[in-house]
Amino acid sequence: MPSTPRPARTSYHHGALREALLDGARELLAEGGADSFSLSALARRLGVSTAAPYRHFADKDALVDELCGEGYREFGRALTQAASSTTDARERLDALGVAYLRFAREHPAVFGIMFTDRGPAVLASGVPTFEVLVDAVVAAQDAGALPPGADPRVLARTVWATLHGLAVLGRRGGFTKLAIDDDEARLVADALALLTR
Amino acid sequence: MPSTPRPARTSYHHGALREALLDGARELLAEGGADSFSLSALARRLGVSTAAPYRHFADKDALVDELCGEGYREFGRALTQAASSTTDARERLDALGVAYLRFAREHPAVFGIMFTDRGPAVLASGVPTFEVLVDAVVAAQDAGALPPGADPRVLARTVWATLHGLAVLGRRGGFTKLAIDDDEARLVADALALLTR
DNA sequence: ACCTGAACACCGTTCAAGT
DNA sequence: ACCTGAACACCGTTCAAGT
Repeated sequence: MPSTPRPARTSYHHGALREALLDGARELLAEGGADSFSLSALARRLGVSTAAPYRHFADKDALVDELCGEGYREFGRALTQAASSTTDARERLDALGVAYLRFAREHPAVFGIMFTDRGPAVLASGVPTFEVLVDAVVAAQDAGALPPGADPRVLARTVWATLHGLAVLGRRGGFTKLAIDDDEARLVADALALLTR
Repeated sequence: MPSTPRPARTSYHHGALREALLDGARELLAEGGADSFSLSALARRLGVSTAAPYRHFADKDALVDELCGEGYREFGRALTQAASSTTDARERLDALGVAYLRFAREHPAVFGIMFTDRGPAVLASGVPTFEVLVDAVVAAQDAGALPPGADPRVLARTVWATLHGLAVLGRRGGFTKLAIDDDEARLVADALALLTR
């Protein structure tokens, strides 16, 4: 569901091919996963030639990188919103954790692409997202829920790693096989209970 | 470097194509990563026709699944060996963590494949690996390093998620951009210091 | 039983040519 | 400036045919 309605293809020129490519790519990604996504299938769906995308993106990786950037921005918004949902510093960590796992569940293909080996440009996009966690850790330290003497970036790294591990391992039923497949809220609560005090 | 020397191709039949395919696949994977690995390139390298692999594997996924299974077995051996390296239950957790991150660093392509969406058969192969962690958690509980009342499987899940997150995020310099890129021992020590007491 | 040769549908990418 | 048509090298996979 594109945010802006695509104008119907009236003539030789598409008119808004760049946006249509990104919209269509998101749809294909959501439908068939990262593997089944091809530039050819995308062009076919949009009714343009297979060479047309190359007027708007240098190659397939450039389009995927753009999708990753969008993903990071939306991920950051979801985390920021979760962080502002409560004034309690300890509860805020839980809210961030649940938002982290929910994003991974609701956008599995984009999440998978965001965290598989992509260029350094994509990695840099992830830093602002991380800062939300650092801020929450500092607040939790002030509230006495995390060791006050420790480097907040080191603490945030550990919290981030834990949440990310839960998201990745839980994504495709990694915990189901172990008969310890709880819902997201409990997954996060159990993990953060061990990390905080 | 295959464990058994490949006999030279003397005639029409290869003789040990199945093993040669697995050895060559490991090599290609280590050289160019998971993306650049193709069955055609593998057949070319071994000097057989592009159809030859299909006498030994149903399709490309079957070969990759086999590689994942081998990866899990070697991963399990590395963790088991690390666990037996010390009698101190608390130190054992650190040893497991370092072994976890080292495996991810030394076998990046196989590690990546093991934990990306593969079939349920591959997922089941990961369970024995997890049991090593559960045993170490129980010992740590007895030693007072982890809450004695908690379900060891839930604790192990959290420890697993944390180590996995560190491995995944740290793999391609995920922490470098945050200026908190420490060595593996410190990464693990900082994280487990927060999890244990 | 194991492998080849040739073919099919599908990729990503390029480039001259069209509008 | 933006898109097409046709081409290239490369995939995964199949199948009749060879040894």
